[in-house]
Amino acid sequence: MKIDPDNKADLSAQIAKAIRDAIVSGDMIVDQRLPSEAELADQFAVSRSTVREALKRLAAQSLIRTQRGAFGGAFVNRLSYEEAYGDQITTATLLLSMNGISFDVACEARYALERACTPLSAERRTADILASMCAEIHRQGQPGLSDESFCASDVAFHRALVDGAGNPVLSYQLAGAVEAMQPLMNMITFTARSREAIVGFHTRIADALEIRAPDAAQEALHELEAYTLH
Amino acid sequence: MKIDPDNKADLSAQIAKAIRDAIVSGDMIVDQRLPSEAELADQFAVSRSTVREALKRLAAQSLIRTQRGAFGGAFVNRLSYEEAYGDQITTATLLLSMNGISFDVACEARYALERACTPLSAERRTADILASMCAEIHRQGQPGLSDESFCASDVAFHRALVDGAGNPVLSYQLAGAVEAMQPLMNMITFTARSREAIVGFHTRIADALEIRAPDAAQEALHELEAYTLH
DNA sequence: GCATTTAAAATGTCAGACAATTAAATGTAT
DNA sequence: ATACATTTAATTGTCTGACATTTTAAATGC
Repeated sequence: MKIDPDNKADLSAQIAKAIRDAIVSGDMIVDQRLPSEAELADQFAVSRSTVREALKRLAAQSLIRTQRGAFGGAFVNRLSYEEAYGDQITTATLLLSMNGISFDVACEARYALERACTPLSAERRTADILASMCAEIHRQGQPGLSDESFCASDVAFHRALVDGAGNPVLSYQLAGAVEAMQPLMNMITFTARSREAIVGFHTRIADALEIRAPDAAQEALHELEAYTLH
Repeated sequence: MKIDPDNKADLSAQIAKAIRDAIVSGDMIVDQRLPSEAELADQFAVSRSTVREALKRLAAQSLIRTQRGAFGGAFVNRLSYEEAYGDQITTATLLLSMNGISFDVACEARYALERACTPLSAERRTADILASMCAEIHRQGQPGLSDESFCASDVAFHRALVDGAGNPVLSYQLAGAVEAMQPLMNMITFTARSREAIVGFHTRIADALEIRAPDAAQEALHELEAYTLH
């Protein structure tokens, strides 16, 4: 791993890139220990501070973890779905809010992605998933529930629908779309739309999943989308 | 913005979190200048090195950018789709490779997501998109094309299909799924499957999009999936 | 043989210095 | 007065050295 002396970018960014490339390319494998900060400083011929800044960049992307003490150090991190979810949601949230994405565009994307999951979910949903969905529907029907709580429950319902497909890659991809949209949904949907109507659609979706009827689920989801968008 | 003195986590991580929260919540807006490193060090009562490590974490997530010189400093960055794509692809690639995701699971997710885009794409595809797809189909038919190039062209074809939906949120979400799968696809699909057959499916999809026939496009995509998976 | 202590290695934090960069302020000549 | 050059101040980038804290392995003592 070397850095380009002509490159005008920050040394810490260059060093981070060199190590990141080694990880992504597979040159460094999961749980492998990186050289100590002092050794890296020697190898790259920079100070320890610069190496540390590079390592913090990698830690921010969950590419490495660090452990203090003797026989500690920085290790290549196994990127888990749980860690990746968080970043995914943060990024998607900021993309939506910073780029002035309209409610319609965001909503269309979200329902398109959910439609992709529904047939799989109808086929594979476990009893657990179904129970989660019913619990959320029940919560949504309770009087006195705050708008925020209703919306959180809505998100939980849709995440259960997605998780029902039993495909972790899909769940990961959808996490960003569904969660990031919560603020937008908060603002618009639950002031102008009837909770009763929404709960009705949710019930139809859950019922369809219970009897493993993909077409009925798809149709109910489609009507919910139409209701939400108009 | 304050940090918890009882928290045992790294100070730089706590400070990064405090600033990140301020950005995500909207307390700090795009292009707003953060206090200088020296001022932040004062505010949080830590050294400048610690502040710098925190800022590098944020820079690694593209949440801030820094500018040297007088009137420089750190500024809240407008997260663009282009920047977010890169991270999304890196993360998705590592998730697949580090968690032993099988070809079947990855492929299922990818085609499910693409199916979500196809009807929209059939409705809205521009002439440009159609031209891109045809260009890729033509390239894929050329004899002597390397496996890598064929696969790259395959990715380009599918990205055009997704971009045809004209929804940037969908394009962003799909970027990770489609690009990250390229290595897996490389390994399996193009050694065991016939290019001719794949080009045939691509042609059917493009033809369906040309006449804006969502059902025909969907069916061709579905058959391509079945062919790829078996 | 077991518990305790010690030593060593590594990251975390701090303080201070200097280099490099950049834009504004100032000065100077036409 | 304008155009151009110079200076200045603010800020990030980098380096050095020190000390604190944490953790494990090894040494020591009983």
